[in-house]
Amino acid sequence: MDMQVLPLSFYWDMHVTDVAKSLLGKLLITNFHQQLTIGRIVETEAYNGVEDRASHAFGGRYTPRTKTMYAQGGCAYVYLCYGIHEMFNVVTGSENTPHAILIRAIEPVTGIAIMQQRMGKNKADYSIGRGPGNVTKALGIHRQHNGRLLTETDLYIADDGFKVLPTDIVITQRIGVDYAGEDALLPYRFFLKNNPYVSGKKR
DNA sequence: TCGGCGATTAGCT
DNA sequence: GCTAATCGCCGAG
Repeated sequence: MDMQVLPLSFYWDMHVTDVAKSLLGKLLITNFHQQLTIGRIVETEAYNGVEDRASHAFGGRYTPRTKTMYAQGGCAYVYLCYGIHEMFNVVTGSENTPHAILIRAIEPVTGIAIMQQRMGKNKADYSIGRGPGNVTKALGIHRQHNGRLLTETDLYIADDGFKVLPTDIVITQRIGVDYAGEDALLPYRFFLKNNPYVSGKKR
């Protein structure tokens, strides 16, 4: 399998919504403590900078948490949600443009036994990698990885040549952002049609 | 300093 | 469909 690590320019050259779409089918790879786990990205959500009411950086909000969103595209933004779940995001754009993409679901590809163990499950099922909290749990991603560039050897995104046709992609509004008013209706969620690991509503 | 709440999940009704 | 779990963030005072 010929794998190409995505170059940083991948995160710089497109609008955040196009990067979110382009990330579908790519591989999210972690190799912490010689534990190689790979998941194919099957669901993403774009958060469009200071103008997006659903974004943590809306209105230019700059805090210890959101600081990472203002870093250069191609680094990880990991934060704690509801005091329980770690959320993994990919920062995009140039420095000082707080765009980010939430990885909402992966399809396990490699290291499934390890993911299963991290999830505390006896057998593999579709809940491994389904939902943003489960993505980080399965891949062992933690807040300690916040701000890391996604070109490191133990946390990166790669292309293995997997083809995604435009007709394979479903576009909907985002999940769990009702507080964002009209912006909650924006078509910023992308997922692979009929993929069983996709979370939430399927349309 | 304090209190409400969140880009969620699992388990129960 | 409803709710507890659990804690850091952040705006109000």
